[in-house]
Amino acid sequence: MGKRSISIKEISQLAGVSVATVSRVINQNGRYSKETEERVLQIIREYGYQPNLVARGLRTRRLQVVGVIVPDITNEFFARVTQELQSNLFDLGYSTIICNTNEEYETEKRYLSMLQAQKVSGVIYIAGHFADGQQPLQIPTVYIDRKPPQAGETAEFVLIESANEEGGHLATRALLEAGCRRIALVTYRPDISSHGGRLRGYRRALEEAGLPFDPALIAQVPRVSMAGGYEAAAQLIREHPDIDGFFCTSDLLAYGVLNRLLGPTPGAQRRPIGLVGFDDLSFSSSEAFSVSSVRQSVEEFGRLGAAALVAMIEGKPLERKHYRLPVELVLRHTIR
Amino acid sequence: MGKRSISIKEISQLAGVSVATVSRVINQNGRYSKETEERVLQIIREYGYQPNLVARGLRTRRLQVVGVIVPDITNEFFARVTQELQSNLFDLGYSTIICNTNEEYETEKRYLSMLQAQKVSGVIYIAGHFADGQQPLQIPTVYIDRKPPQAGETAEFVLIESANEEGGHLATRALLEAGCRRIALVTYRPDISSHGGRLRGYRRALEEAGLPFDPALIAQVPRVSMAGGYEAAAQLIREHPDIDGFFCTSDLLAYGVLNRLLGPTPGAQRRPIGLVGFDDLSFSSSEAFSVSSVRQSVEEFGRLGAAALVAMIEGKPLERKHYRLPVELVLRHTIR
DNA sequence: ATGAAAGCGCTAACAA
DNA sequence: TTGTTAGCGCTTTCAT
Repeated sequence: MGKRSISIKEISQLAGVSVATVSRVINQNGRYSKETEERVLQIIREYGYQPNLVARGLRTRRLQVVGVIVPDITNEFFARVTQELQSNLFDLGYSTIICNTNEEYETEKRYLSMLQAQKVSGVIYIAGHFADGQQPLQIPTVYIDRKPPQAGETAEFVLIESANEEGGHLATRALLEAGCRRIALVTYRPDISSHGGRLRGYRRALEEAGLPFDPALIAQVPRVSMAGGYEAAAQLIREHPDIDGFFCTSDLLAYGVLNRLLGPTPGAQRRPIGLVGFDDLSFSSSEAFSVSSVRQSVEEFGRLGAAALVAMIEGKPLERKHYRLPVELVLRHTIR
Repeated sequence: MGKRSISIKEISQLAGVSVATVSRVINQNGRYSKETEERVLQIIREYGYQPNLVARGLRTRRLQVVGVIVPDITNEFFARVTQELQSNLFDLGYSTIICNTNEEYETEKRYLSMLQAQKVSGVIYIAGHFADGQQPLQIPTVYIDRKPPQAGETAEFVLIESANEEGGHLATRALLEAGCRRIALVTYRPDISSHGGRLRGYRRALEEAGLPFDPALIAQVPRVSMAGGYEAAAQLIREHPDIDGFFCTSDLLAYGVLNRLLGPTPGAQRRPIGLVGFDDLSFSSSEAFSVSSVRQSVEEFGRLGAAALVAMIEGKPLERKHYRLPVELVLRHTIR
């Protein structure tokens, strides 16, 4: 026990060949005979040899590790994307350092610098913030969900996002078809591409229905959370009692709005109100919430993101540099 | 741009000292004059030097990286523990490779072997599975939430868990005090220490109340999820219509049970039923769910876990090897 | 098909 | 206080 694992040098001695040859068979570089290959492989199995990834990383100047920057791992949507990415990357031979920024730009910067020192091979941004003046990374990068403003200056990158505008359009149309006429929008930051896209879809649906776009009905929460949705709904209802529908650019916000709707209604009588969210989190299909929602393809985010990053790292040609994945409206208890 | 970052050697040339001196300054090893220190530091700042962690790791045989094994990052409880750990570890100078095992033992083994090859300095198990025959790790290890059966054979380890039995006791007593007499238990695997402890607390509370412990009222779900809780509740109610309370060893299960209770009740009339969960996830305080729950101290898990692991890694004395953290019952809408 | 040797960037003896 | 030097384990020319 306890003995640190065997090295390539010891294997070479055991097999009576040079370290170079051992390295070649490990990396399947050809240039060795069938017999030596078997002899070496046999010893590797016997001693349970594991290549030292750190040494390899020092030599090749890149670790088989990638960083994933995520704003809030306790948000089920991000957790699911992260999980898919990590599992796909692992299957492709890479391990993943997950960095939870808590939506704080300072933290993001610190993690980025750590990842650089760690010589990771690439990074994936899930819904990054990209504050101004950010130094574009010099390593392969995949952006998921949010488009970076400065993208284009960066060396090489891929963007994967959902058809957000279409999603916002679908959601708003569902509310309109359910009879809503004064539809509020609860969102995070419309300057962020994903939320902005959903806002555009909302606006387009209203226009197509011949309804006015009223900026007073847009609430912007400081943070994507149930509490944020709750507060936004409370204020909107107070100031605009004629509101008869809510489109939320995240299910978490929709849950908060619903909690407000389910809460006490002092004074005026409760009228039916429509509600549609985004992301189709697992609670949306629960009896307790049962909210209609626009589903994004988390599995595709993970699969494509991992594949694209590894392709860039390994210098293989990219199929595409920009993916816009279809979304799907899941109808549940829209009016409540 | 694009130029790979400067090395210790180039700094030494710029500063007119040897690489050893630069290394000493970087690692604050003393043994250098105030002037050289300033000169070196100045150049480091000027060129934005970052030490190559891979090279350092090769030399010191340990990377400043730790692995965290977690069964399901989309479970909010685990996500929160993971987040706390990662943030504390980062502040202590370590980065974190999060490994999501999906509760699969095979996956856990593959990750473990990767972490070993990666030369991580330590690992933290959040709710690990520890199948039989598992090779005890030869690096510092912290177990959180679940006690490994073979612990003790391992080199050095720390266990951090909640006062699970007390939690189960508190929860069950709350149901008893609310008037429940036929209380079912919905749990995951009682052979896992955390769930087993909660079961013991449940049993003890029943005995203290002079009520029989009926194994037929124990449902074991194959996976911690809302769906699992839903199914368990459906079956329990079908087979034991006299059940008037549920204690669930996880809030996710409690949400599932509640969804069943909120669903259609064919035939018999709905009677009031008690419900208490565990973990106090964020949805428990929502209007839609409002479930009473036993809160564990996620922040303490993160703080103590990170501190203990780093202490072991750096060879510092440990305060304790076993923490049993207090829990707190949060009363909400217990009867529904 | 195989080997010798250089070197990735850093730390830590050992010397001075 | 400072420098010289020998590796850490691996990959990769360049010979043979």
